[in-house]
Amino acid sequence: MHRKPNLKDVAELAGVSAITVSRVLTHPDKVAAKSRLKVEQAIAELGYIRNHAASALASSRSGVLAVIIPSLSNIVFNDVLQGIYSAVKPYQLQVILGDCHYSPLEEEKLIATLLSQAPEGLILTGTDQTDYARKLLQNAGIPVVQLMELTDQPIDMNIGFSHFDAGKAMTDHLLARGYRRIGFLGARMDPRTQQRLAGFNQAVAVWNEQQPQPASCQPYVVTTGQSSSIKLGGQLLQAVMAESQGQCDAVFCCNDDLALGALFAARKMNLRVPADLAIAGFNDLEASALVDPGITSVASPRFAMGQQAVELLLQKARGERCDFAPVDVGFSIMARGST
Amino acid sequence: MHRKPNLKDVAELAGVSAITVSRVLTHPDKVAAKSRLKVEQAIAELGYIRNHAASALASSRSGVLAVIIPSLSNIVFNDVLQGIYSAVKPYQLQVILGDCHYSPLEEEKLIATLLSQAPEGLILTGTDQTDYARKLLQNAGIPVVQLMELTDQPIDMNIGFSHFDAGKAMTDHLLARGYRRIGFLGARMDPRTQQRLAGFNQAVAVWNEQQPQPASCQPYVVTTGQSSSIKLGGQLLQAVMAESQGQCDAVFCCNDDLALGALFAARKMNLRVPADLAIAGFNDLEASALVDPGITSVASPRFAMGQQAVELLLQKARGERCDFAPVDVGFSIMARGST
DNA sequence: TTGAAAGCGATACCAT
DNA sequence: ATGGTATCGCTTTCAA
Repeated sequence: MHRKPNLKDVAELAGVSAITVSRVLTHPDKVAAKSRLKVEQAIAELGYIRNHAASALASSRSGVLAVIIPSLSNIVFNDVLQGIYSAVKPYQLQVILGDCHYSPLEEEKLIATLLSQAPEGLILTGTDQTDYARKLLQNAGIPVVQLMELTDQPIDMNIGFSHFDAGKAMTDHLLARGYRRIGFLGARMDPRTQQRLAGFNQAVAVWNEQQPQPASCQPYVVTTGQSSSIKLGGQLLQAVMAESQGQCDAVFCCNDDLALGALFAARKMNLRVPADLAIAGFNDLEASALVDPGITSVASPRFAMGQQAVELLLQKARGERCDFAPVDVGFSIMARGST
Repeated sequence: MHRKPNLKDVAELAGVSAITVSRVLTHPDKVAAKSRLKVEQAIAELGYIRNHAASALASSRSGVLAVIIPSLSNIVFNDVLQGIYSAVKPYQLQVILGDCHYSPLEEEKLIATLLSQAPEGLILTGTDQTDYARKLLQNAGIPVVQLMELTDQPIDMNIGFSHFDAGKAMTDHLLARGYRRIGFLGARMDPRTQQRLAGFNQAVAVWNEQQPQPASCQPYVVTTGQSSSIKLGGQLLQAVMAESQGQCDAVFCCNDDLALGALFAARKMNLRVPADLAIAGFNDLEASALVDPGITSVASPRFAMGQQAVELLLQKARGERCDFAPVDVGFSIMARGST
């Protein structure tokens, strides 16, 4: 049994120098067709695979893109990831992925770990990094994208939309539909969920300021730190019904999982949707459009956000541009039967 | 602006040699407390981060685990991934993830790419790798796990369950419940789905052989190469109803997405479930237990499979064991209201 | 178009 | 417990 072949082995077999083999691997067009052919044959014959560590060390280009998401189990980040992977495909880039479980501290550790791979760029979710993490990133001198939400003080680049505005818009939608005893069902309560809740509160406050007394809106907020699930949606619906003594006529769920759970539970409680209870969600999952009634939800271009993050990152890494204003990708209210 | 600090810089600042710094990073207990402290201070002061490429090159340990899944969008693989990530956590390992889009050829390319990182192990989904991919893996000399399904000729290690048996078991369940005009709804038709279909066909064949004429079962198979979705489940239900001229009294969907779609569509078609139509699925997603009626499905320990894959891989990499028989993790039929 | 030599930054091995 | 030195495999730089 022989050791793994290296560049030199290939070079010897092909009768050229090591550097020529290297060139065949990276700039095939800078090598004479004849040499290239010999090299390619030698590579195939030996089953040669280039040593990435050595290559990265010598070239100080790692070919790695680091990505940190808050949760592997939340489909939302899956969509973003797919966008990232699809955008990365044409380039010679490996994605290394970290899951920080919604914890800024875990995220900080992950950043330190991932930076040791000298990634060419880093994509983060959200904007609530620790101070130390921000410092690490600034020192790292690589392009960084904060994804999903917008901030006034981005570390570097920023792509997302306003969860506050989206929460407000959905609440306005419910108010416009005539609902006046609106529950907010929140789980996990990560920063984006909190923004949605803030938007909800703001919408209700503005409404109550502008409307005469009899039209005023009564909000019921039920939140939990537990991670979101369909089942939890049903439980939160029961909680809000208890808290409102059955008066609640609409619920704005901080995501579609909860909304689906609320819908299923409402059926079991013999509540007609939307006659007795309106249900709104967030994220516009496939199921939301297909249940009966369809669940009104907030859609955002998650796949595209992932793609764009990669594109911007690479543009910056190549030095093509450096003036990157925050990108607001917007959102839209998908009004359906549930409201 | 100065270049990134390296080991030597830290060593000089701490007044020790480079190798001592290296030891602090890898075997802190093999260094005198006094030196260690100085080194740790120097590291913090410089914001030093170890260069992974150099480390990997010198030690020929990459600290990388490669994983290939057929699809990022299928929650099923998400569960597996979570298992993998959770198991990897205590070790100093980075996961690099590839998505081969259910294509053995893409998988082959990915394997070649990922092998260049000299991963310490590789986790694959399924057992239908190309010949060349198998050769690559054999030459690579690293532990490999084929996950999700079982095979007689594993490349190396194998963890999964029999999709044939599961498909057969579910069909037997439907037969036992008295359904005799059973549709099979299949999408994507990847190898595991095909196994489930084979199990279905076998169950029906055995039944028809053993039962007297009047009790015989009429199967209706409707499949498509399209990727699975909830919406498609509804379309396939319509297709099987057309094909069976409305005679179909049960459908076995190759996964729960289709089953949910079939359920939603059945409602819109005014079919009562299970009185008019029974619906069975596969994978036991959360929603399946919570819709009304609950969808009968096949559960398997996906998270645990991911975990176990990592554990076995590491055991083998450390040379602790080498006699790894295929691991059958089994499955179970979750009988619910839909059947 | 090709090659020779000099690193890249860390670790293994062998001394001390 | 600590350090000197060779080395990992590739790419950069410069020269031919």
